[in-house]
Amino acid sequence: MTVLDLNFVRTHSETVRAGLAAKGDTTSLDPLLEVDRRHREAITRLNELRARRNRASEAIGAAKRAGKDAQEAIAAMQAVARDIKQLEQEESRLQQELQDRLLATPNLPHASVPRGTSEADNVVVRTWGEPLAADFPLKNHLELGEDLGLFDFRRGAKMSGSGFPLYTGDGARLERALLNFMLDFHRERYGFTEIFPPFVTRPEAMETTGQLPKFAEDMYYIDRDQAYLIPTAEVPVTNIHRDEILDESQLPLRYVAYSACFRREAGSYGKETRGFLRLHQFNKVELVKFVRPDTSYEELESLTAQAEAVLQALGLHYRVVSLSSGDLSFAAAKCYDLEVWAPGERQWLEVSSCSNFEAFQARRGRIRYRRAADKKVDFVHTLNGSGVATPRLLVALLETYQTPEGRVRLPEPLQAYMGTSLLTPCD
RNA sequence: GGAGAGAUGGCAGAGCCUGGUUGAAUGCGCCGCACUCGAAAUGCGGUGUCCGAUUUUUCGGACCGGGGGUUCGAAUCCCUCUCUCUCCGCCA
Repeated sequence: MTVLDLNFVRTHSETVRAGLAAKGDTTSLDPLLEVDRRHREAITRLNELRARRNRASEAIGAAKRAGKDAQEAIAAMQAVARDIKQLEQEESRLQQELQDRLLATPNLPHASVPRGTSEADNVVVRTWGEPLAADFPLKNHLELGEDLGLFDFRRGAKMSGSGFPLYTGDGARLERALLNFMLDFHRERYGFTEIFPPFVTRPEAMETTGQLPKFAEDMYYIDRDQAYLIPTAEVPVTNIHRDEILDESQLPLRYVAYSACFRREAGSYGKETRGFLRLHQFNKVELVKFVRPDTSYEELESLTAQAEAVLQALGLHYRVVSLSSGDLSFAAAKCYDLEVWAPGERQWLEVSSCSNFEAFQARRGRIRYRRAADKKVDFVHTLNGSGVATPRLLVALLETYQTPEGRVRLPEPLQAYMGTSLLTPCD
């Protein structure tokens, strides 16, 4: 029901105010508190009336069973029933307004998140590997893809519009190899349970993870079925346990899922629109965890390390960035971005975001667990991170492993999946 | 796409026709206690979630798939949505 814990918001309103401010939100709190106050007032009055009605109805029932006439009592209660109906309408209106405001309120940043207002305040926490030092002119992924016949943006756009990539030949195989490699990697090495989710979900599922109500315009929507194309596997996988009470012994649950991801990327034209850097459809392997609240920050560190391990296994130079409070996404309490170095593009490319949502998503989706110690029910914490997204990974891979002859040498883990160690022009 | 049946607590399963201590029988499961060297079996007791008020305690309210309606009163009657199952059709 609630997004932030309403009780917490009431009793620690100044803490919440400061947290929202750190995320750049200074206007949500006061109206929220006011609606909450009025809503509680209405509930109290309503409960009093209902209690009266319940007692009277019980008496009427008893009288009727005893064969007595109850007309007088019934007539008296008609007025009360009218009042209740009216008050119920007011209560549900306030409840709706409260709900709307809560759903539109972002999560609060964790204490360890660097304070700031934008991307510029993000902090690089570590860097792995070295940038490629080549003694020959480096090509970018578009030139390499063209030479090796890996993809065909022109024909992809012909049938589907720009931003819908068409992979061809070794490009198609390499894409599939990367996905298979990453799925196997997380399953075998870290014991993630593999999931193959639906790529279409209902609005409620989008509400759980926080895409709705605020980001409807970023998604593809099928009007006829009132369904959304998923922007990430996070949505269906997190919703696996929506409206469930898990047992503590089941936690942590760790899932790895492949999905295609669909994003409108409205308003981002003119920026990073070349090639694979920003797409309407791309492939991603996603990691999702459901954990005990007291372990979620350890799990965030391990989640990040697990995503990094993919890049390490592929021998790619990357860095880990801790997002500042101002750059944090709507639902996240803390987030690390993984950025891989693309030597041909000469820039860092974001291939993963590893986030702890704490109880934010769990509240929205009522994902709970029963504690072993006291048998009480509490919200789980959810986390997810890309493990990782392929288009930019492919860019970094091609550009990093290019040879002076314009071919691409494959890192060891991919060779078994591709059945070769070298990509060469097809003709 | 067409026709029909159904959705009840952790699970199974009554109640719905004939609205009135039914938050809900019964069984299983689970927890505690007794018995036992221990276990099983047996006996006794307990065992939902959410919200509000008060807060060491307690009181009140809501919830029988979701939403709405009828009524003094709905798990029970009416409408609607979603989902599940069966049959027919279609189909990778």
